Amino acid sequence: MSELTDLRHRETRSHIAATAVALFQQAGFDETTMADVADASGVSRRTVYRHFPNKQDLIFEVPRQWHAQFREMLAARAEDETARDFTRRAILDLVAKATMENPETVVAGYSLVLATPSLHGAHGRTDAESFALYAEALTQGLAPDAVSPLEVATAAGALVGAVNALLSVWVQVHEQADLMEMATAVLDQIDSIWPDAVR
Amino acid sequence: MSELTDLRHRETRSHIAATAVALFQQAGFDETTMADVADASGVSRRTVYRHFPNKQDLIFEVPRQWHAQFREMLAARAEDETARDFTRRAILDLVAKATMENPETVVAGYSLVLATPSLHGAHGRTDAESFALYAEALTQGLAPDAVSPLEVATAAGALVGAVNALLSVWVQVHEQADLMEMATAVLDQIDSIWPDAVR
DNA sequence: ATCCAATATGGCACAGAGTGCCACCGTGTC
DNA sequence: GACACGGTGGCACTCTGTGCCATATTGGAT
Repeated sequence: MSELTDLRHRETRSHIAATAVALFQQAGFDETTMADVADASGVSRRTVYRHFPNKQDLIFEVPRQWHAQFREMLAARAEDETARDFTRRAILDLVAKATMENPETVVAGYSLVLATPSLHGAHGRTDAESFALYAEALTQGLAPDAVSPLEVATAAGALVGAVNALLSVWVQVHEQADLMEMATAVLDQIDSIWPDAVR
Repeated sequence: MSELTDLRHRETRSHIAATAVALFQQAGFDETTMADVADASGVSRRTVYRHFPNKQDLIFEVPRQWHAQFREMLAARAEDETARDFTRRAILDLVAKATMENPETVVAGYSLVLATPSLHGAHGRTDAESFALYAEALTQGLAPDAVSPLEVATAAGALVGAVNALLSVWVQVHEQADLMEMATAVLDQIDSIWPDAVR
């Protein structure tokens, strides 16, 4: 019951999400209603809400995956790797995966978010999640007073902003530019934000 | 008609905003309906929507003021002041004003935003506005190819994240800490993000 | 094969956000 | 006093999001 049903559950979920994103790209996010998504997906409106708590979350699957993978990597982090090295490695890793697997999906989704004011909100929630993850990575395994909360918050916040900047520039020039190269450049530019305790 | 009526308009507007914030702090943002706000303000629900496009904007007056003042300062910026110096000065200036004039309002408002998930969205929109302003300050008066878009975006994004971090830490410790001191520390920590062309 | 329990789904009704439309009213103008 | 105009109130409507209950499907137990 938890093998097959769970598989179906995830299939239904991704089917709805894919249908929704296609509709959003075609007619616009605000112009597409949840009833439209339900009809096009062949399910009821109520079922859509069972898989996704709200309309915005239909197009935030990618960052959700990133967060999940980042969390996994954080749990498997080696003792002797500093927070700064780990975070750099994790971000470059996730960026590399995105480039190889489904760059078009990422570009299309992020472009839609940037072009739709009513989605900036949900984007803000994603940022808050990223911020919390980075802050956790920064303080993991450290004594509570090894680094000041303000330093941690500043580094984590700057990192969130820098990654957002990277993506927003990339989706505009992704035909001509190499994402990995850009990611490295961004991380180098902000490298001095890391407190000494995590280097 | 445009002297007195305009004054009344702004009075009504600020009256509604003040009433709304008080209700939100007392009963919570999600628990307070627009009908509640309208009743407590002595106007109709329709009128509230004439002054504020949506519920969220009722509590984002402070960042709106900051953006307006930043824009003014940017327009009056001296030729020989670098973007980095200007931005530091502008941020410290706005922080100083907030500390002197109405720190309680800022703390209360920002705490409410942080504690209310349904407001993180509108916060994201504020971030997008900040990002655009910082990016404009960075490129103002520069030749188009003097600095790469990625460098500008990274610096602006990191700045947005750092200022958010500053505020979020401050509202938690504002009894014991000096905001100006913290702001200076944050700006110093991220000082190396500025591209050479704007220093 | 049959029954049972768990779960996914559909349908319905409802509260609240946000909007378009029209009527009303107070204020300044001629 | 007639008139135009902008702010306001009221009404009706769409859409989001949720609670509740009935139904169907599936996996497991006897």
